[in-house]
Amino acid sequence: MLRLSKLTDYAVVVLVRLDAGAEVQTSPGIAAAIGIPEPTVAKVLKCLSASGLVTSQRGARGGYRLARPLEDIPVGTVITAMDGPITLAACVDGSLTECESLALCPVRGRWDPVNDAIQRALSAITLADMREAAIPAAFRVPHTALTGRTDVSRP
Amino acid sequence: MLRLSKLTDYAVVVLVRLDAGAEVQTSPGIAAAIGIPEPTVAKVLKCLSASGLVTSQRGARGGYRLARPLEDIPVGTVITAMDGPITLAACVDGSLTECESLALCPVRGRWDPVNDAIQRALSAITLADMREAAIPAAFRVPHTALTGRTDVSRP
DNA sequence: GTCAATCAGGACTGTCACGGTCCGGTTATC
DNA sequence: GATAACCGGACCGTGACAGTCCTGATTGAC
Repeated sequence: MLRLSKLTDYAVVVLVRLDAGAEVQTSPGIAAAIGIPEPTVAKVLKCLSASGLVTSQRGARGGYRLARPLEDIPVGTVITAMDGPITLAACVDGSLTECESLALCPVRGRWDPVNDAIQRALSAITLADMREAAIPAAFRVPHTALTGRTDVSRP
Repeated sequence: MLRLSKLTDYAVVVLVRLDAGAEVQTSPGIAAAIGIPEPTVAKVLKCLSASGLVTSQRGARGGYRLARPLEDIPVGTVITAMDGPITLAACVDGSLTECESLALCPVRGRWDPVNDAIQRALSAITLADMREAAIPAAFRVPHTALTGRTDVSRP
């Protein structure tokens, strides 16, 4: 799968939304705007706040705002903020769990170049890239007739 | 996490072992050599066989052998064989599950460049790279004194 | 021809992380 | 003081995964 968590997916959507809307936005407001349950959005925002990607303002009239422009937020940073450090295999540096077959494992530590390559790839793409390339939903064409699925796809 | 499954990790170890040992190797033999339970190794081998990465020989004196040299096996191929297609988010091309908030999601499909970047990174590294860089366990130095962990790390 | 070794393809189960929800508390504004 | 919003947990159901086991099919040796 190599699938990242849903929360990370939400985080990107939330961050893009924070960039698009008003200066300070509340978690209920964001939730309504992007169609994700409010508690979940709150969880994402708390996580992003802890990582310093957004700043929070407590109390009435409070809310969240971007700590820095989307141009300065690589995708890898968001993934790290939500899912923890990016480590493909269990037996890489920084991993908590130990490889059980230390003496036998012939590729121990050899995931490092793979990890590095992925890290580089994820650092090269910022949220601004994802936002700018995003196509407004209204402009997308469902081609259910072609695929038989209730899908919305890109050209 | 962005962590790949243990089975994928095992698959790399198994493939490297297939390259190192005799022409045809049985799953119990491989299991003993790399220190992984035999049923698990068998599961991995069956999966690799289904993907055409290894060829199987049934019956007595049977076993498995590499279908092609490690130089021709990118890491991405192994991951795809074990974990299925590499798709970071749920709402990318080829994904089975549909994004729930079609009309609202502002970054729908925008994971594609990220996926492409990762795909490229994983295609550029072959198992031969991982094998050749592998350091024999005996030559690695535990630096428990430094980290306080019973770890074995790389220079 | 018989037997043993081996792969093939399931079904099954326990564990664990994740997604999602809820609650009490704190802080700031009106 | 009332209200609105964030904060920091705890909680739980679901689902995927790792690992095991079983029954067949196939092949080679004796």
